[in-house]
Amino acid sequence: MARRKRLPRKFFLQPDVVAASRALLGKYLVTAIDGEQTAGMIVETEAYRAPDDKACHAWNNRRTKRTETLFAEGGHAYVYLCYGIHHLFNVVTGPAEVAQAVLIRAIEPTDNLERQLARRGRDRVRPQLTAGPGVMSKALGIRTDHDALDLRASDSPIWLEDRGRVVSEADIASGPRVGVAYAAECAEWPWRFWIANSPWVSKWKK
DNA sequence: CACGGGATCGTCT
DNA sequence: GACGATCCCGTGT
Repeated sequence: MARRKRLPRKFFLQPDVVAASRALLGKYLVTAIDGEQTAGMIVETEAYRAPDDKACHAWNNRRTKRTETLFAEGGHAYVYLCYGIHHLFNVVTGPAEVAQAVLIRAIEPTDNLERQLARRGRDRVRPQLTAGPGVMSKALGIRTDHDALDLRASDSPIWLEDRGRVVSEADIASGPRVGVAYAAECAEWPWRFWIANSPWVSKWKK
């Protein structure tokens, strides 16, 4: 059994959200929600940051009730509702007052597959179980009421672990982020990262 | 397998 | 009142 260690505070405080997005690949996202512990290894991420990134909700350092969480200290969860249906989970990184976060887009499910299947209403473990930010959150039980949660707190129902999986730079592929065509020149920035050759990465049409 | 459209609601204008 | 950092299902091939 690989050693399990929660990510240290300094991990979340690293100033470069792009580096953090790469570093989160291979880490484990664990939830203890509704009396069930579930988890998976992160295989796909995207970086968002203010003030220069137009695809970021806090672009130009815009502060609203919703974006306030993005200005929290690294280590908090930013969860918001997308298309009125999907709960998208992000890890806020960097120092307080600097709005940036990593969207977790897909995991390779590892712990308690039965519960993850039940939450998704499926009966077979396939990539579409957790490939995509909305379905991943659903499989892990993450909801918008977990927004602003401190992932570093010992009693947090959501946390991140290092289980010893090593992801080398050569194992990381990158490309434009999904669904941000409206963000002008920022749409082309290669801020989506995934573990090359992983079947658990989301597939989306160009 | 590709495509098209509907679902559904918080947020900001 | 418009629009998403999406997903699923139906249709046609």
